[in-house]
Amino acid sequence: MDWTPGNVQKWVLWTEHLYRLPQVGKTFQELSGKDLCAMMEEEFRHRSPLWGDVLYAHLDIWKSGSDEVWSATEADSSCSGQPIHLWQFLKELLLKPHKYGRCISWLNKEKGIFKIEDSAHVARLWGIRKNRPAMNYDKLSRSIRQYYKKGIIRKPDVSQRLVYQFVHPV
DNA sequence: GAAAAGGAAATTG
DNA sequence: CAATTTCCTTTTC
Repeated sequence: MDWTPGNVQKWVLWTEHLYRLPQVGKTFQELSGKDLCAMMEEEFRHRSPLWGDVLYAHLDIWKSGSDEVWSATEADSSCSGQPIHLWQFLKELLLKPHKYGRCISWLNKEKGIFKIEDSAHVARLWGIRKNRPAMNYDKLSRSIRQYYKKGIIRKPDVSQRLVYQFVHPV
């Protein structure tokens, strides 16, 4: 809440560099910390259709460190809970098609079959949630594969690229 | 050329 | 200690 437009710009550029988000900094100039906190995710998306949600998710992590600001934040699940599991995170994204339908969506919700439309984007979001800037699809997919033996996620009967299936759909 | 599949070792809460 | 994360090699798409 105390950030000057200069602070905000510095934070945005730092995040842009950390997560390799091209061209994000330019679209978030002239904003104070208050402005930034007042912005909902839609506004982030409006300013940067490609990476607005990523930036918002990252800001959300920072907000969670400040109670005063948190109380004014949209009820997003990104800060609660101790160790979020990957399969829970994927279900979270699938729960909000309006926000994440571009990068992950159900092919058959009843059977729990979903497709990762934008692997790089989903990996970035996961990396932000887990504070792992170096996360990528190679590593995220390895983590999904660990679920095979655990019976949490599997490959559908007719294996397709970027398509997985929850073993126990709800 | 990206994605799938795992083994193996390191990391983290 | 479990759940990844990281790294890597071999196949498959």
